[in-house]
Amino acid sequence: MTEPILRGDRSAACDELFKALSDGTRRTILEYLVREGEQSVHALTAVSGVSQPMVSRHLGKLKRASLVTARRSGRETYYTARAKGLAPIVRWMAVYGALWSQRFTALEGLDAY
Amino acid sequence: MTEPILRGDRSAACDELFKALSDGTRRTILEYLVREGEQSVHALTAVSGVSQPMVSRHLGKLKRASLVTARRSGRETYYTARAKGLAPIVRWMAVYGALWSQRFTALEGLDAY
DNA sequence: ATGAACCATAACCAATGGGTTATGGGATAG
DNA sequence: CTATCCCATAACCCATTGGTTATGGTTCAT
Repeated sequence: MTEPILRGDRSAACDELFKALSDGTRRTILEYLVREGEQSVHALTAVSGVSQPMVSRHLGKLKRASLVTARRSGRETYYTARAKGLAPIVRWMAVYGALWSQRFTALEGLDAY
Repeated sequence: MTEPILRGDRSAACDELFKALSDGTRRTILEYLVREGEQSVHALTAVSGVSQPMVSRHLGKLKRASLVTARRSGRETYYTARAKGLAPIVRWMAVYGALWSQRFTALEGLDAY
């Protein structure tokens, strides 16, 4: 097709992150890790509503997106939510939230900015 | 499988949003709309690097995610970025960012919170 | 040494998704 | 009226993905 004149992306990290967060099960797992702290795959399986292999794969994607870290201890693997993981999309939203704010002066009660 | 004991999600809006933002082309289009304001499909096609039907479909998904609005005028359809669209995930990140901040006191220079 | 527990990977399936070209319909220009 | 432009939808292709069950490798307990 036509040339991609606009190349405003350049951020593969955001791709990874948004894709990782776009699945409900994955968000559920991540939220649980954030709230309850480090958990084994076993514990997460009991809580996530899907099979253990699926939990492992979800954790793999979260890890590739730098949203969790893994620590192996004996036969168990403990996963922990990684605070800095959200940074790229926080930054992305800061940039475009700011542009939005500039353009539309009436934000109609959009808080959290 | 086991029962989904943890039901911390309940937010289909975040699903829609994260999924919409997880594609680079879609973010490119959205960023362009944010920066340049209302644009026709024609203009977006010239700039996005993909075919016109694909632009239409991407815009459809952005619209379903409430990230853009459409205004038809004659034979052209003008799309506009919708400021409030990001609100649900801003809120989501505020909640889990806050929990994260509580749990890990050392944020290691994560700004934008 | 055996067996059980925990985890990861493989093999497979149905569904979704990004991409294309082709088509059709409404609005505008000549 | 006809041709053209703009957009959306359809039909199709291939890659990815969420899910499953089956398997294999470690580690722990007995």
